[in-house]
Amino acid sequence: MAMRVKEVADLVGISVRTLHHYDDIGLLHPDGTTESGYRLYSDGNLETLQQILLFRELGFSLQRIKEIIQSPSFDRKEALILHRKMLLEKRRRIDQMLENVDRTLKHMQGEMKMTNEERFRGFDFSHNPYEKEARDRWGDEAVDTANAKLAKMNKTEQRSLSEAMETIYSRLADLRHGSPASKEAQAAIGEWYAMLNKNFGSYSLQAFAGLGQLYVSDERFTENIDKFGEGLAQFMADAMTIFADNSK
Amino acid sequence: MAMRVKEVADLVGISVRTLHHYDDIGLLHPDGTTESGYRLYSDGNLETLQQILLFRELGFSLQRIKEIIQSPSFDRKEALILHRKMLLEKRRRIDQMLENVDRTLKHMQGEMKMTNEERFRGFDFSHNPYEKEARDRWGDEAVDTANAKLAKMNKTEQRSLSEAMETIYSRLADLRHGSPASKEAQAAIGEWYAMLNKNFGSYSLQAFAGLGQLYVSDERFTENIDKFGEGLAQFMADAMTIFADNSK
DNA sequence: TATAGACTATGACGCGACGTGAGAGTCAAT
DNA sequence: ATTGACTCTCACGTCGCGTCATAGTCTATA
Repeated sequence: MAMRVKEVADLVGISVRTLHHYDDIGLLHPDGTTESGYRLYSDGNLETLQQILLFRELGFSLQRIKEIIQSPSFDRKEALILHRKMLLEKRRRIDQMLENVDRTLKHMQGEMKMTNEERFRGFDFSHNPYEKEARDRWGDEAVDTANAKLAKMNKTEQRSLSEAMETIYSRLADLRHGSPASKEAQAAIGEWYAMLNKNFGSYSLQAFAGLGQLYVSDERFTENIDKFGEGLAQFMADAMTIFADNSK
Repeated sequence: MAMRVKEVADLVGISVRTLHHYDDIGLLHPDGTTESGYRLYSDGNLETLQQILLFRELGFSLQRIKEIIQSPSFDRKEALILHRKMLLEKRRRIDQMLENVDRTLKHMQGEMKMTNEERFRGFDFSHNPYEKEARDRWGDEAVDTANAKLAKMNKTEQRSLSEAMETIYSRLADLRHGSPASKEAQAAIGEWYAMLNKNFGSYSLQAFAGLGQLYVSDERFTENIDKFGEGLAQFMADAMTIFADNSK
């Protein structure tokens, strides 16, 4: 009848420590103890435990569960509906992060493609030398998502995008020995910002500035971008930060 | 040029405490300090901070961010793709919880409808006296979701479901003075389990047992179920626990 | 020039749900 | 009597800060 910790733990698939913890916080006190201090769980304790685990599976906090199981007048249905809202909100936040991640990945893909050695014979966005490697390592889904927008463009759009990017790169490369705060540099960065937003998804100014730092902090990007001119990556990063600060 | 904590904090929209924390954990040490110990952040520090906030927005841990920004050879793109997987996994877990919550809500709705005083003139599942109140309090979406499956049933299906539920309730009510472990009781509970799975979504045995406890721990359910016979809720809860334990 | 007010510093607890030892006692079987 | 499986009670670590508490610094005004 009365079970000890390990029996209970094995029966319901939790750890002994968890039972100790539930005892500590007053969520589930065993009905009895042996003279030597061993916890003894009754059938009633087991039933309460089942309730606890049900709500735990649903994502409730132990505090909430405690309130719920200790009061028969507590409206479980209302609690569930409120809890549901919380879960939806959590999911929304994760979706937000996923969107931002995807945006940044797309941006990186575009960047890599743009600055490859193929650039002097026109960019072919439907072929990416990094892609096979990427597919092998991370599976198709991630790569597909990252490529989705680029892949949907036709040849004409691709060429016009690559030309636009190249134009801005070249302009910035020419300006890179001046100040990143100059009117010309800031204008070019403004176009850069507009171009990214149009083609890769919209960035907050904060994120835009962070992106600039990414150019200089990752040697792969630095290397690629600097093909347009030594020190261009650093120059762009500085200009992007200034742009972000001035635009608000 | 060199900014103090509050200036930086206000500029990028974080708290002073956060800057202290980043200093503490070695994520962002300011380049300088005044003689009295005030932190002084350089432009370079600001740029690093922008990077940090970019990755923080994407949901990276501060530890990961630290690794990332401290090594130019760290592959940010790879990190992003791995991170993306983590986010997807997190979302999957939340979706799982949402499904369980919805299932349980549907079950509660059905329970409430079943055991209302209308039961002697046939159940009308398209009308629920609790529903208006529910809509007022929690908005339409939650209620709609909870009702979705029931609402889609036609009159014939509804009547057959209500009859099935009533039959099982009555059988269990007749058995309630015997043992919840008896063959007859367990058979009836088995049908109950099958019926729930068919009409409200599938439950794990664990969850099924937890559900039984819900009948007795929430006085609304106890009251409603006991309309079929005093003590029926408790009897069902016991029988469901036994059923779950024996079925694995 | 004294004081108020805005800012800065360090230190330390708290949160949530346990995991992971450490050190020590209990119990049944060999 | 020993072994091995089990039990107990501390107590620290996790993660990203929020929130005091206490104390020092700097500037502008009465």
